[in-house]
Amino acid sequence: MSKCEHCISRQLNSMKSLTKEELKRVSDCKTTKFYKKGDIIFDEGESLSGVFCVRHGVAKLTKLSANGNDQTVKLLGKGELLGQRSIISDERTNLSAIALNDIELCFVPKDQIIEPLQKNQVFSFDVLQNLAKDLRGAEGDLIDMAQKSVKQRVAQVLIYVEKEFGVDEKGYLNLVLSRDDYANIVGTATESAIRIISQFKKDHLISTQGKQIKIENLQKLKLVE
Amino acid sequence: MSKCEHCISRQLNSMKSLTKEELKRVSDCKTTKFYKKGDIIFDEGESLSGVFCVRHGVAKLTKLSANGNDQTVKLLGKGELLGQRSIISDERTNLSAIALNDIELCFVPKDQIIEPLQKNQVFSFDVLQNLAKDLRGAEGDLIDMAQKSVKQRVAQVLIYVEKEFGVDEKGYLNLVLSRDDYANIVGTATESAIRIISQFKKDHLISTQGKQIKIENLQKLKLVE
DNA sequence: ATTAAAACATGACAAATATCATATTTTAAA
DNA sequence: TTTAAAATATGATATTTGTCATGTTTTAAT
Repeated sequence: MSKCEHCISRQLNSMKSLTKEELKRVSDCKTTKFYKKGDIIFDEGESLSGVFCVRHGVAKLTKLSANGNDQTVKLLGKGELLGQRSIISDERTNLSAIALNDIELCFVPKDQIIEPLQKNQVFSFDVLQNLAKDLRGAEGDLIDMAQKSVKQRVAQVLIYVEKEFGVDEKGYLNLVLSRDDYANIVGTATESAIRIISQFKKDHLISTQGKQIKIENLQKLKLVE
Repeated sequence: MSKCEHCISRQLNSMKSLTKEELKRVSDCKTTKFYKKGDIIFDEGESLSGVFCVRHGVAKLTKLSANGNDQTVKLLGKGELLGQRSIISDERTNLSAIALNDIELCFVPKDQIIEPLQKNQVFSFDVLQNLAKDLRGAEGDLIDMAQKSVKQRVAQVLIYVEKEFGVDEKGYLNLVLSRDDYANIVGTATESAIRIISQFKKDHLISTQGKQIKIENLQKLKLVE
């Protein structure tokens, strides 16, 4: 079985600040889990017994709103942690985690995180900085949601997906999302997302090949109103 | 001069987890600052040299969006900390803090926070839990912004203000905000906020006396669509 | 290869919200 | 107290976004 060091050496998350012994313990007791596209990793209201670390693939954190819509809060790629916050605040998770494509996760039991958190200053400060960064991001998203048009938000997500998850050799976004996924991220109706993406195609800001999307004009996409 | 213990004894924030010596040091070096309604406590892009703790009054954290609108991210009352995140992540603040009424703040220099953060496990874990809570709150606000109508958000803010800052002997909200303030919080146009609040009056969900607002029917206000 | 289901597309219309204009009221300063 | 400025109110209208209906295309299973 592969060791945590492989992930950690890439400096992917705060676990890099664990001591060698702590890391070995994590590595020894972690389990690897596989999920298929669309699978639920955990569901709102569940009590998590540990933290998941994305080894391969992409997951989303979502919440079902009162009117039955799914709102996606965050996309998580390689090296990012799922369930961190629930473990820290010792509460049930208020979000669901769903696989956006076939995904491989490492599961690390709660104790292996909590103990270093209470004993290893470097680690806990690092986690603190991570949470601070997440908080800044969430506030930024809130402001965008309040101040930008749906069209601007769709453009922004396309740009984000290109930057965060990259493109293949032909320039298509590596992360393939449905129009419905996009709608849930920007907080709009599926039809609106479809219409906007169609318009982007007509305006040659993007091109598509089936479900694949390629950004053709990043500059103009950034200037969408 | 008053001591920190007075604030801390009310268990208002993570500073309660400082050791006696740490707390004494904070208490000794802190300074008290006064701001008048509308004053800028700090501005976007500033580099903060410490953390502010609200002793009396209410402040808001806001960001100026590209289209020139102010978006209010959070209201902060007694015992809450301003600038915490910028100090932790050692970045310039991306938000402005503005006094919503006459306000008294304690200013604690950076070092007095950073040092305990790196040495006192109990304190740093407590701050961690606070940030986790803030993050959950920010995600909740994001979802509300995406999924609820402007009317629902206005109703929600009124309820929040009553709960968080209380009412006077006649039942009027202690925190007096302008319609424009409400608009900035819910992310809408001032006229829309005015219209919605007027409608709430007509529907007897609230009543007003000048700028003062009293919630008359909390149940119905919660059920606004 | 065939076919059913899912995803995508698009028109027509409705609803929510923004914008602009113009009064009226309230607040705070002189 | 008077008065100018700010805040609130409201109508008319434009724009954005959502909803419903109905096709078409794509995907994936048989």
